Amino acid sequence: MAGHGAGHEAGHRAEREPRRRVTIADVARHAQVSTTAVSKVLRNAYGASPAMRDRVKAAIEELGYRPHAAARAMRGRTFTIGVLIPHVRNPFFADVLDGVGEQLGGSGYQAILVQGGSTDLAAESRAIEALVDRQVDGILMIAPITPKSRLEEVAGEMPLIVLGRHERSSAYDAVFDDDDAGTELVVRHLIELGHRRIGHISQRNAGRGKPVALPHLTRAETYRRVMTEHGLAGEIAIATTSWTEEGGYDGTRELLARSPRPTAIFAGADQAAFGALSALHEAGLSVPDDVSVAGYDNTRLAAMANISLTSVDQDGTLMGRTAARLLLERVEGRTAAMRFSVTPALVPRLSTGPAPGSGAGA
Amino acid sequence: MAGHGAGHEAGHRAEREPRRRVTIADVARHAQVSTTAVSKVLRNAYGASPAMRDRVKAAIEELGYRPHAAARAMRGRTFTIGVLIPHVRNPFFADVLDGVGEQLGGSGYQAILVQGGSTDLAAESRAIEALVDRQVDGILMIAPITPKSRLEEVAGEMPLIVLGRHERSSAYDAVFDDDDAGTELVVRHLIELGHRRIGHISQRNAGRGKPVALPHLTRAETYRRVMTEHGLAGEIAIATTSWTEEGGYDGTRELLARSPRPTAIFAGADQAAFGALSALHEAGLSVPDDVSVAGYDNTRLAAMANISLTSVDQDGTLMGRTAARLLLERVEGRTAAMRFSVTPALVPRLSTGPAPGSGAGA
DNA sequence: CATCATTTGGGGAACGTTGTCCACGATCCT
DNA sequence: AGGATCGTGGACAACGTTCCCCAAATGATG
Repeated sequence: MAGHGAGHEAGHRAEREPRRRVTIADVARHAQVSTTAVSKVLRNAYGASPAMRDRVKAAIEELGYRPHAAARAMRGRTFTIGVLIPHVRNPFFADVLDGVGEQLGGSGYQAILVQGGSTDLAAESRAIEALVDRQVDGILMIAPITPKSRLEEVAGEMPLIVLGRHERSSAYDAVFDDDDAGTELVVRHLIELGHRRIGHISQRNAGRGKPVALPHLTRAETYRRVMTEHGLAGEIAIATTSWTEEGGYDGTRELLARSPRPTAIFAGADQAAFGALSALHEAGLSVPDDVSVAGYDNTRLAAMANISLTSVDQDGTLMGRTAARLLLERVEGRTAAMRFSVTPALVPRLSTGPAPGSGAGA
Repeated sequence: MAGHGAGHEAGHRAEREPRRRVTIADVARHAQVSTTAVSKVLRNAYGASPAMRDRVKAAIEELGYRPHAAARAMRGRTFTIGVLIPHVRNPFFADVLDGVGEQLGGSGYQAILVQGGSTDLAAESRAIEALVDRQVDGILMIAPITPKSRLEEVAGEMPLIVLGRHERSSAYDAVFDDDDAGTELVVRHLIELGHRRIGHISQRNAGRGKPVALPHLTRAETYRRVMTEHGLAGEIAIATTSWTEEGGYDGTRELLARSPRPTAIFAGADQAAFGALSALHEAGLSVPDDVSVAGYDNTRLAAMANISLTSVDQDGTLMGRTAARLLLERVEGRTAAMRFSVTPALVPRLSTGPAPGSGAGA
């Protein structure tokens, strides 16, 4: 049956697989000019008269020519930028990608994404190599776990922007959230509501060496600092799991096992906060009456009325847009390193309230 | 300051930008063989003695050689497969990608993703072209909105798998969920709980021409059919928005405006169901006592205790794994078209319950 | 020991672009 | 009028692979 159908079609509409692509040479022949001329028109290069430009453009249009990216890669630009993303499951990254898309819109550059695998350093390395081997014009890495030395190596080969890490490097640009400020906002918010036993859910460091400067480090550190500054050093309680629903769930159960249990939980990311809400619900505790919960990232879901999660907004779209802009600048030739930091804002919602038994109230 | 630092480093560690990549020729020189020999070893091709293989492999190791994908693309394989994804925000796609990643794991193939833009046909076309122009070895399209004729054109140029569409084509393979069965499960579930006024949230068709066979069509159609079969043709109420939180929210408000209002809402996707829950909460209605809500996709969040959304599970990971396997088979030479359909299962949770005033109960 | 088959290794022409260099003719300045 | 300058277009050598050939060496067969 399949054989019959296929055979028929093969005979009928010449289904010969290798129907060659239209190349620059075809265009040149059709427009009666040299391939060089066509290339010049394509690149808007110097040395082509308006008359010739029109002729070539017409031929391109007629033949439906599209440049062959792989061939371009052998010489000049690819007009491709590579984006390394830890995992597509995190909705915050979707915001970032929206920003990247916006900025790249009319630029003629195309973004290709590869998944790095969040916590698996080997997988991330392979993903980075894949990008480098594919000769992209520049790379944007979102929260990579790769050591700084390797990042600088990559930056030596092609323009690089790192989003979400705090280290300072002269080899690449950095775009990040002021996690210190953001964390201070949430923790103070909870303290002002009268909470003293405030737990925190953090993330495990990837790899074995010195941990890289990812947001979870800053957030945990600032949490410690603010607690200490308010005389709550003794109440510090950190559950180190992962910033996923499961991680938030497990971390919350770990924190609830303490006695007395915390009256507030600051999850380092909204995704973990969702898991926390679920664990609290399961434990029969009410939010925020028994336990307050705050997240970070202000994802779309946090704003839903039935969730109404207090969170910290860090404008991922702006970060993505900026990162893309910086990368294009680098591709166009800038070499001086730049750093861009967005200022976060607290978005109080219904998941946080006065500590049980405290006088503070809305 | 930047000038000083940069200047210093430049002098110190020879920061000359174009530090050439190691090529096949370098390896050949180092191993004292021809480039042909190296290429043979790389491709496991015939015509190389074990001794030579070892020598070349050692040289590759020593020099840290990695093949240059762009150069490869000019001749043979790229060892890259392209994945078109409507938008990374939908968590169901994350499951699919997990499956793709699993299957591609040790295969030597690398997946690159491009975002199509969900609802914007022009954007999706550009994304597809980007993949074709980059000479990937095969393409996996997830729920594309592009017309079938164009898909067949692409399939003429390279192996293609389409995930999530129901049309039959001899040019490409299809992997999809049995949406008809899944929808029947939910709608019957609601009817068995005593509901009669069951609203449905569907998605707008993209583009102007004949709509393509995407899941929302089947789901809406089956919803209609099952309602009619149970004598509820008069109760059919469809809000056509989009399968996002916002879409679910708007659609629910639209459905609630009817009088009498529905006692159950079947959202065509979990994301829309989340929006529905939010809208109901805002309207002061309780779930499931006043209104039951069911989704589709069984995303991670649906299982969280505080959400507990009844949904239809359609093993996205299996779909992704299968799609990747089929694509590799095609890349390796298979030409006969295949179709693979996964059977969905109902996952009842707390968001659905007996219709108010009905005798049915748990 | 001559002949033929098989194994082993390499030469070199693609693949589709880019960009440097050169030639030609027209225009401009003294 | 003679030289310099400029604007226009093309020839051609890369870029890093693959793979079709062919040559030489080796082994098998009569």
